Amino acid sequence: MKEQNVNIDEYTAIFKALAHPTRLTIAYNLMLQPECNVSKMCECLQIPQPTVSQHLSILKNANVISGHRHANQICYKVENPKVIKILKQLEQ
Amino acid sequence: MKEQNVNIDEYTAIFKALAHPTRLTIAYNLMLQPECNVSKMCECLQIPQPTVSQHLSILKNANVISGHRHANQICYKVENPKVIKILKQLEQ
DNA sequence: TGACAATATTCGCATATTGTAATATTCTCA
DNA sequence: TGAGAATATTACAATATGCGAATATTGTCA
Repeated sequence: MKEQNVNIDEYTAIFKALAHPTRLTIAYNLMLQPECNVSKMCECLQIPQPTVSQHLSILKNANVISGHRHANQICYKVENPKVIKILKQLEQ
Repeated sequence: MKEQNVNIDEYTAIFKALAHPTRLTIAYNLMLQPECNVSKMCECLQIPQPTVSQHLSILKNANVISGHRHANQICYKVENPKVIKILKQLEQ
């Protein structure tokens, strides 16, 4: 009950980032779709842009998502294979 | 980016419960082992009993673990299939 | 360059979480 | 029944988190 080979801190950070309804919604949908920019997320989620940006920042710092600039907008996607494995288990 | 069929709130509660190193350690090990009582957890984790009990309470309320009394001790285990699916993805 | 669109950051406040210490509860068994 | 082992609960201070409002930054294009 103590010595396991998984990186507990790494996964704790991932779960912490996913432990919010808005962030889980964003991450889950980014896993399903190819990618999405910020203003589209704000529109779909009906949440103010600074709030979405804050959540994206938390997700990014936890290495859950990554952002790539296309022209003057930034598209986010889920690239971390560990995160993808987890999100794919969500069901029903 | 909004209408998915997964129960976001249910999974948010699960991730919130797992978003702490002690709780993730407990849950992960309970998934690997058949079950474990509280004092054994305290001993292995080197964490005071009331603190462990509080974490167990949080895990139980989030439906991550369940406890069954054997004589005068309580054995906890992971029974929720959704949680098992998630924990099985942890690697390395 | 300057205006505008897209995104990020900062601040302040309300609320939630964590850990420690003290105490309570529950069960077993002599 | 009463002592003791096992576990749970409560209270409180310290810290972290979430959100709205205001503002800053970055890139595009006329």
